[in-house]
Amino acid sequence: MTVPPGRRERKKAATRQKIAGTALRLFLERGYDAVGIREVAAEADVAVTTLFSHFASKEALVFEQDEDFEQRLTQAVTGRAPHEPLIPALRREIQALVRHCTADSAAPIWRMIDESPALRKYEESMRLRHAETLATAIAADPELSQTATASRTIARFVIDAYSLAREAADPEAAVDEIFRMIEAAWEVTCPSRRA
Amino acid sequence: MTVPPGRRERKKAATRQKIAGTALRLFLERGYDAVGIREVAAEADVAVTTLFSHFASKEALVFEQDEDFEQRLTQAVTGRAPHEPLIPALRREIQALVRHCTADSAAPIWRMIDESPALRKYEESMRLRHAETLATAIAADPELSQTATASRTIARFVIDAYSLAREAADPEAAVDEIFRMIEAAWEVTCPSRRA
DNA sequence: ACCGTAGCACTAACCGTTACGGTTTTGAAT
DNA sequence: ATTCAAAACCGTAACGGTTAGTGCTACGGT
Repeated sequence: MTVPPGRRERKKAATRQKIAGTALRLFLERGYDAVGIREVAAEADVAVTTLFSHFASKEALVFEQDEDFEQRLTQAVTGRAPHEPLIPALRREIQALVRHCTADSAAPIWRMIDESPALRKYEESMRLRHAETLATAIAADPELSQTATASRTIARFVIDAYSLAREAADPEAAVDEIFRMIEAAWEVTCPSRRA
Repeated sequence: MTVPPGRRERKKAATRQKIAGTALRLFLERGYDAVGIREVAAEADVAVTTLFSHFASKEALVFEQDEDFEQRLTQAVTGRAPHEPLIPALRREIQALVRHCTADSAAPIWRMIDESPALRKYEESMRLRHAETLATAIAADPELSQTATASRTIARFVIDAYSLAREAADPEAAVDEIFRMIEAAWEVTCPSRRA
């Protein structure tokens, strides 16, 4: 499966990247709402239908790497050291993600997102999807036998932490503050005392 | 301002109700996606532009009473008995809201919402708006001097409780389970010991 | 009785998105 | 090498939500 990636897949990935790159450039230059799909397609030299075969919507052009985000989260759960407690592992990952998207280089993009209702809405439902994925990963961990509701709840809280910290004046401090609350919430649900 | 509502305002409210009622009826009869805006407008005997002067979007037709929801939440905070603790008051209100929208009579509407991605997305960003309103109410309460981050966090958690409980197998039990977690998270943030 | 405002109407467009039908490229099987 | 099916791509036309733009009418305050 991860053998030599054939020419086809490389070309496809190249097209995808070309589209996403062109779109982001145009959006940042002239504003998300001011640039139409037909224009992005023309500039990237592909047909409109091709664009939509790579991206499900206009908004998706902006959140090209959202699957990375999702994978890093589940990885933080499934790939942590044996017997390492869940919450600190998640805290570390969220801290890293928050740092990443509050970096100066990312500022213009997030400003664009915050200014467009369509993009905000898209990001919101994206987060919910991520929370659901994270909940599944938590529920699947045999070390912590949680109820379905508790798993989903903690997952939501963690995603909330990301979202709130990103908007806070001091993002890193906010992560710490919110995770103290999550830690407390988590301990209530722990049936056994595992140090 | 709340004196005799003039004829004009009554007519406006009547038009609004007629549009919303017609829309909901058509949506439930034939499916949200299968009914177009032009059709709703024709059936309600108004122009398309009139419809959009009463409702900001097609989705808003379905969530006609979302401001009630918002007000009940803030009321639960600002209108509670003096010295009554915050979290139990919110728990009661959420419990009532969940009961209300998991009632049999509301089932067809929520089934329609769950089946339509557009409506789901709309509800999600509505919830975020409600969380923000609730956060403001919590932050404004002089009895509980919280940080901005803590207020917003608790508000999100409470809205999460509503959303998760509504989808749970046993909604009422889910509210209790999640609010035990919220209570723990809340206590971490309380600077003073108030009973 | 008069005026400003607000609700409403109609047309025509804009824009994201999709259906459709056709062409080229690619990887594999003969 | 040749052949073939799948998959990527193309271009057009349409559909449906949404928004000007332009008026008209009726209400409520003066």
